[in-house]
Amino acid sequence: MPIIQALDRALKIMDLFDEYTTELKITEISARMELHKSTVHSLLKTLQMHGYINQDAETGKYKLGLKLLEKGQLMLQSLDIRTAARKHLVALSEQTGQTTHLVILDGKEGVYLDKVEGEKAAIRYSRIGRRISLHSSAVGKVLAAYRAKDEVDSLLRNYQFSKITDVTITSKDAFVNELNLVKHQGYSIDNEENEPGVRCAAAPIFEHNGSIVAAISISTLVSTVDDSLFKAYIALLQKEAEAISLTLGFRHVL
Amino acid sequence: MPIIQALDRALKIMDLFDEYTTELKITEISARMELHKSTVHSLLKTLQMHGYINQDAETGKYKLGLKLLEKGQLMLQSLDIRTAARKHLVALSEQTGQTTHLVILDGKEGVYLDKVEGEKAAIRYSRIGRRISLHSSAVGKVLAAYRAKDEVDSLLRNYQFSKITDVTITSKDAFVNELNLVKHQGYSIDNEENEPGVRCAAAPIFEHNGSIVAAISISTLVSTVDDSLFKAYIALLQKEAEAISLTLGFRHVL
DNA sequence: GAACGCTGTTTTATAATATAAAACAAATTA
DNA sequence: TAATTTGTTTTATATTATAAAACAGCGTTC
Repeated sequence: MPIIQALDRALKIMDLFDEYTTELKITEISARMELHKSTVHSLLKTLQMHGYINQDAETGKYKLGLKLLEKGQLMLQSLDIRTAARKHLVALSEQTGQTTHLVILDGKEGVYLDKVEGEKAAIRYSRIGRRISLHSSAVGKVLAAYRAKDEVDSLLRNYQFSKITDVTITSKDAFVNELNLVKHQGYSIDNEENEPGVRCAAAPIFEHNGSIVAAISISTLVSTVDDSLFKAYIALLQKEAEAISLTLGFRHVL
Repeated sequence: MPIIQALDRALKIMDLFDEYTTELKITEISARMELHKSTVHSLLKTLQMHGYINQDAETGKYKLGLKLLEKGQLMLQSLDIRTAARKHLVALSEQTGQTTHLVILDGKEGVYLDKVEGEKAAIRYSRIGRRISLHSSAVGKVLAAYRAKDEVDSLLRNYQFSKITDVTITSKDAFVNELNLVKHQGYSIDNEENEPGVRCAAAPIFEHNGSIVAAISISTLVSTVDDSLFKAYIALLQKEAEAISLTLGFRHVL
């Protein structure tokens, strides 16, 4: 695959910014990229011209620009699944007071496409655009479980089962067993496996051809939602997931 | 300002996608960019490698990628004003049932940073990341009105007063008069000037040093909100705007 | 207040890359 | 079935990106 070096470098510069690093100066970027500061300057000025990067007038430091917001939202709106799922996430959140999410698979991770915050459960981890590991989350388990066998094998090749909380699944065998359970019962759960104090359930969304396209979840605080209430929420979740699948043209109800 | 041509071209390719054009094939991009298809191929593959562009496995067409969503949300979360304003927009929307927005100035346009949809007023135009003209919108008028004199002059130099609805302001003099009125009364209104059937009011948000940093607005449907209710909403709007300014360290209440 | 250090920006020679022409394989269309 | 179009790959070379050097400005230290 051909790589355009200058473009590759510019995109890597943009990767230097994260939630803890919101601004950088040229010399810092130059050091991290191991590029001459005049090279970095040229790349930054081109990104700035297009609005992907901004330079603070007072400090001279660079930050991510509004064009990313524009393009990101444009990208989001082009996703039918997000439009189709939105009102169901809102309904489920209002019915239960909990926080609901829509997630898709990208590579070997999930990505949050939507989040509706419930007044009863402020969930900190999830955020639109953020990535979520497959093995530690309900949405991740669902997204993996319903993949074709060869796709699951490919996902698990060299997969890193990092320990996130004390109860995170950390072995491949345990994860495969969990996926079989998910497939059997039609939904998944992560019980504080990704975030202490948070229990989530997720259900699959299928498209017209029967393949999984996304997962929706409901997230609750362990301290406020007991087992029987949680089970009732799962039923509601599955109902909304099915409704979304039907609007996408899915016709097989298992 | 030095421009890196390959980067410039790649970013222009990304600009080819909009709300009506969500996917393109290489030959289409090649034609629009007037570049050889093997040049376009190299640029696309580099963008794809970083996740900014995706190629549909079935059709071979290219689309905007999830990296834009990730970076866009990262950018949004780095904005203090968005964090500071959020709960006030939610409160105002819940109190009134209407749709509320947060907008900042970028160049000669506003950009929506937040939107809270009210159950009583589904507003179609606004969307996070979208741009809004200054002369036709309440938020735009406020963002312009509170700028320093020289900044207003610069904004208006070569400004295009396009007619958007039958009642849009289309002359510079009328707009300047409007900005003076806004400054005088402390809020602005667009009465179907940007979107037929929609009336909005906006109020300024100031930061600690007294300069304007953003505007918040409340949008209503003309058919459901009469004049006296609208006036009551303006008072609530100004109250929330002032509260946000105070949290940002602003100390002068006019 | 002067000197020093660091920063961001500009200029330009040239090493290195991006570009497009040609070719190829695959898919689509007539 | 043949022709056309598409996406991908290879590679010669025209063109650009790169970094060294220099400059201006700002902040810090003495």
